[in-house]
Amino acid sequence: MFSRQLSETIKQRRQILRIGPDDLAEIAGVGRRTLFYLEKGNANPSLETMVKVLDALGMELKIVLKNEPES
Amino acid sequence: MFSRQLSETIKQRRQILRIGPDDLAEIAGVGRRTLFYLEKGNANPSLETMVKVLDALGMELKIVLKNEPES
DNA sequence: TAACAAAGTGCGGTATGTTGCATTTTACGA
DNA sequence: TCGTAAAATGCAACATACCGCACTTTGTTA
Repeated sequence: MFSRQLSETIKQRRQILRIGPDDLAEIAGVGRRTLFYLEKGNANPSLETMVKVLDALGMELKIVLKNEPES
Repeated sequence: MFSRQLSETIKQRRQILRIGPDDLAEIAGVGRRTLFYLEKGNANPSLETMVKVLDALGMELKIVLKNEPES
């Protein structure tokens, strides 16, 4: 489940940057409720919401072929 | 805009695999209407829809740090 | 223990993503 | 040109993501 990976990544990255959930929500321009929903896992956010939050964390999405080590 | 990149990637990959839009929609398990909406660009799909379509094309999403060459 | 701040949740309203169906447009061979 | 199939779009209904607000829970300090 990608939403699980998304959840973990956001939480970890946010903690590394020492940003509280409320602050991240404000920086990203999404509601507090939405961010908690995201970090909870098993969420189904819109692309726009994902991009906003990841961007605020200095991250982004990439589309890759499966089975590509890529690093 | 990531939705533009998503749109282009889906269209190109679908044509490489010689799959019609209707067939791809059925394979991915999303509505025909939704797939057209996706390929049109400027769409804001849910994560679930994105994953379904990309998976049907043998592709997947990755979260990466910005400014990371990554290849 | 008390008091305060931060973190997390429930709820209801609003906005919009998803869908099937019908219709229109495009593409292509007879 | 005509006829057929595929591709694309408009529409209305339904499902659900998003949001603010209020409330509860957790953590920390005095």
